[in-house]
Amino acid sequence: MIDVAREAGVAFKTVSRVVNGEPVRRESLERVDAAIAKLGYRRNIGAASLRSGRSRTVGLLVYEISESFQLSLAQIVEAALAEKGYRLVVASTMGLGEREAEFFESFCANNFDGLIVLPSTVEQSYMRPELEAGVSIVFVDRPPKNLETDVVLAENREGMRHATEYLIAGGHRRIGFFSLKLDNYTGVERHGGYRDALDAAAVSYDERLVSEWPETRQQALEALDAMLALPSPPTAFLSGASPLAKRLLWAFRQRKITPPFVSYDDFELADLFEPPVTVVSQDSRRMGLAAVDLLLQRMQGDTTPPRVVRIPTHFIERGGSIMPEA
Amino acid sequence: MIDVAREAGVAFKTVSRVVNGEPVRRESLERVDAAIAKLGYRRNIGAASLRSGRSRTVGLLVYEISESFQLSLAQIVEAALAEKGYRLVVASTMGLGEREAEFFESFCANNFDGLIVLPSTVEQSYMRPELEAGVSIVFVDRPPKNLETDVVLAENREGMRHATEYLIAGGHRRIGFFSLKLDNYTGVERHGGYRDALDAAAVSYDERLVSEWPETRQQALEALDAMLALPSPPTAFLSGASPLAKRLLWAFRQRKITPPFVSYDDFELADLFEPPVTVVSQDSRRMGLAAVDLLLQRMQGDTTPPRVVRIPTHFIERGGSIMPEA
DNA sequence: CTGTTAGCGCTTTCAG
DNA sequence: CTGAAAGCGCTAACAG
Repeated sequence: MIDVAREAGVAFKTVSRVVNGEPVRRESLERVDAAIAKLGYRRNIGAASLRSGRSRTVGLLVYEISESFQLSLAQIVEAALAEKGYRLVVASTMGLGEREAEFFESFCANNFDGLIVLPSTVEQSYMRPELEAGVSIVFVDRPPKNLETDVVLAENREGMRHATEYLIAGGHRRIGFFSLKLDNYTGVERHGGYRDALDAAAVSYDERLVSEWPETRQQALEALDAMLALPSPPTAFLSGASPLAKRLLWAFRQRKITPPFVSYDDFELADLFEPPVTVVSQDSRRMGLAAVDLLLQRMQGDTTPPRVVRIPTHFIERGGSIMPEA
Repeated sequence: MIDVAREAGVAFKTVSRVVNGEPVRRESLERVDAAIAKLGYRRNIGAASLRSGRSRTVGLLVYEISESFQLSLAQIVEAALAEKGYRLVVASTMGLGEREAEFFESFCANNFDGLIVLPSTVEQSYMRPELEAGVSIVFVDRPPKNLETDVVLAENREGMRHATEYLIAGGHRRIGFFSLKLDNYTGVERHGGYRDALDAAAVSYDERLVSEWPETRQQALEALDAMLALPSPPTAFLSGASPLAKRLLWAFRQRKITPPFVSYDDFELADLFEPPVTVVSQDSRRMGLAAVDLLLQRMQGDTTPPRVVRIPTHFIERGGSIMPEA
């Protein structure tokens, strides 16, 4: 920067002003721009943020970037922040809860201005010191545990209830439910929606029809077999999340069946299966924009109490019979 | 750091040594550790890198993180670097070539120690100043244009030739090829492999059987229809990359056909189609490890001439008839 | 609008 | 093994 200043014949502070788009005399600006171009100068963001305390960078912490919803959210958040002049750095814990804290540390050590978190199922009280020290944090998808922050949620319960009602309307009374783990918000809510719909239709809840998070294709198949071996087996199936849907589609295929099936979460190629997969889709656009909106407000010093924003889901009916197979 | 030093009763330089794992007296170490824990001190990485010039951070620039190969590569690279004490920051241009330079700027401004690039199809001479200034850069998937760096490549040509030979062995003489754009390395190589196999089997090359990068499902369908309307239509199909495979599978479905089909690039759920999709799979593990290996050598000051590493592909036969339908 | 001075938090260098 | 001093590249605060 000193070199540029010398080249342009101005003080190095003037160079700083030019680089930051602050007002300078027209002539200085041109001279500085020319010097920058000539010397191939590039501003060191690290040094700038060291001094100013701000980095114009936001972190996004997701637990599985390969899930269609989370990837889409990341893209939307990135675009929305770019528009406001912020960079986004994305980190994915790949389902390993213990990495969440690790990334959080790393984000803090890089003094990011804000953080958007899609939490895995661990608790987040370790974030409290930073939160109280003024770091802006917004949660998405699931609320924090042992922490108070803004949070953007999908209408998990409504969405799952709607999916269940759809199958019930098709005449099903025995509906197998492949659930997320019930130790976290989304798992509990979606399971709750399933149960709500059963209750409303006076269909009795049978826990033998619920499989909690089979972790592999093989486990999903075993759970499916167990349900099919019941005296009164399910005639339709629900999945609580896209990874489950993929395992279950594999299991259906092993058994050469194509029962009526609806999944929470859309996923790529869901429409290309035979029959295509009807889904409850989360609105990643609205959720992402809401999260950015809340975050920017906090970063601008808003200290009102934490808010909860709920975004409705969309039911995407892709055809395929919903009638029992006979 | 000064606070910690005061708390521990040592010079603040000693704290720095502890934080960096440099040798200190046992007693000092314990006192400093205790003070760090008590004060909740966290080292500011930005400041450290400002002074030292190193950031222990590597950037990974991909063009489409949602592609199975690139995501897998990112995970492998991250793990391999983590083992050596480096962080990885991933940026995806989402297929927008112009964003490549933008991210590169951003990486430089954050003085990263190294960079792994999966280039989109633009040219990279803009990286030359940094490369010559000693920034370590390794290319993966495609070689740089107008630049000399280490590069890790898959055996694109061999892989595509093998896939083509497989269909020829099934008796096919008319094979529709959905190709990447021919303005880039992978596009040209894979097309070359297709052509090599045809030539070796004395099958004439017909450019009406080649569709260059239909960008949407609809365009893929139009290209498919055009081929099917030929006097001598194709009896089998090849895709040069997974996005093409997905569009083409949709098009097959529209026309209610399931012709013999092989795609370059594996993708999630490829095995769940009916029939399952046979693929040429790139070895993301070996390619990722090779890239990290080359990069670390460069970062340690290796200035030998740039190297090219080629990694074989795997042919994953998933069944489904390869015989002509009639 | 421009320049000067101080200092962000850390590592480097070099002297003890 | 430890400490003091200098300074990485930049912006804040203020004076001109």
